[in-house]
Amino acid sequence: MDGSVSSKLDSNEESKLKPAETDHATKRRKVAVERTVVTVKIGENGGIGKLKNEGPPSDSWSWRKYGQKPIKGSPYPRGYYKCSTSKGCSAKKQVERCKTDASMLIVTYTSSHNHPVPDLTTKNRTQSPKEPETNDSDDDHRPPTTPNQKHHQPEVSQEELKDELPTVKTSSDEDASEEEHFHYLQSPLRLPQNIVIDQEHEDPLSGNLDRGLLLDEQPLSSCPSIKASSSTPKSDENDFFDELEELCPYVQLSLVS
DNA sequence: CGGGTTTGACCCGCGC
DNA sequence: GCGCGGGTCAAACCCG
Repeated sequence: MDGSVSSKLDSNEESKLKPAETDHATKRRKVAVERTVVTVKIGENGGIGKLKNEGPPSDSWSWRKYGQKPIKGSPYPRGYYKCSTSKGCSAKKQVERCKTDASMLIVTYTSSHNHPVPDLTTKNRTQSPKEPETNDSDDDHRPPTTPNQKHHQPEVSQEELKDELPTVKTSSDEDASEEEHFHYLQSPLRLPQNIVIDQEHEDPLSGNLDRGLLLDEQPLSSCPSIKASSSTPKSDENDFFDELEELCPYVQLSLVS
C-alpha cells in the first residue's frame, strides 16, 4: 500500500494470493498482536470540542486517520489511526470514547513503532544516528515482528490536557514538543489520574474498559521500578520504555500537568 | 501542492 | 453456512 498502489481489486487479489504480505500478520482479529489500552480522561466539553470527535491524543508521533466506524453498543464511533511519522511504521491506534463515560477516551495501541521518536527538539539538532526511516536498522534492537517483545510508546494527550487544564499553556510549538518530552520523562514520577495504560491481558468478560478506568494509580504501585528508571536521558526513550516493559508487564504511565 | 481527514465499500474472522 | 460486526482500503475532499 505504500508506493505502488493498484486498484482495489488488485490489492484484494494480492491479499488472497499473498497472505504473507506486510501487515497481514497484524491484520484481522485472529492474530494476537500486542495491544496497549490507554484510558485518557478528558474534559467533557473542552477537550473534545476543539478536536471534533475523539480528538486523537497527540504525542510525539504523528498519526493519520485512515478510518472510522460506529461501534455496536457504543454511541461513539471509533477512529483508526496509523503512524504517519515513518512510512514503514506499522504502529496503529484506535481511539474511541468510553460508552459509559463520555469523558473517558479509550486509546488502543496496536503494533509498535519501528523507528525512533520523531521528537522535534532532538531531530532539529541531530537526527538519530541510525536512520529513523530505516526499519532494518532498528531491527537489531527490537524486531517489530517479535510477538513477545512488546514495544509501545506511552500516550500523551497534550491536547486534552491543555483543554482540561487551562493553566497549562505553551507559547510555541517548540515549547509543546519540549513539554512532551518533559512529560515523557516525568511521567513515571507522576501519579496516574487522567491517563491509564494497561495491557490487554485481562479477562474479556470483565469489561476491561471500565476496569481501566478504575485501575488508576493502583497498578503503578506494583511497579515501583518504573520510577527509578525515570532518570534515563531522553535520547534513550525507546530503551527506557523497553526497560519498563521488561521490568513490569503492566506498564502504567500517566501524564498530568 | 502536500498531507491529513472523511466516507463508503469491501474483506474476513467469529459466533450462532 | 450465514450473518454480524470489526478492521482496512482508497478515492474524494479539505486545509494549511
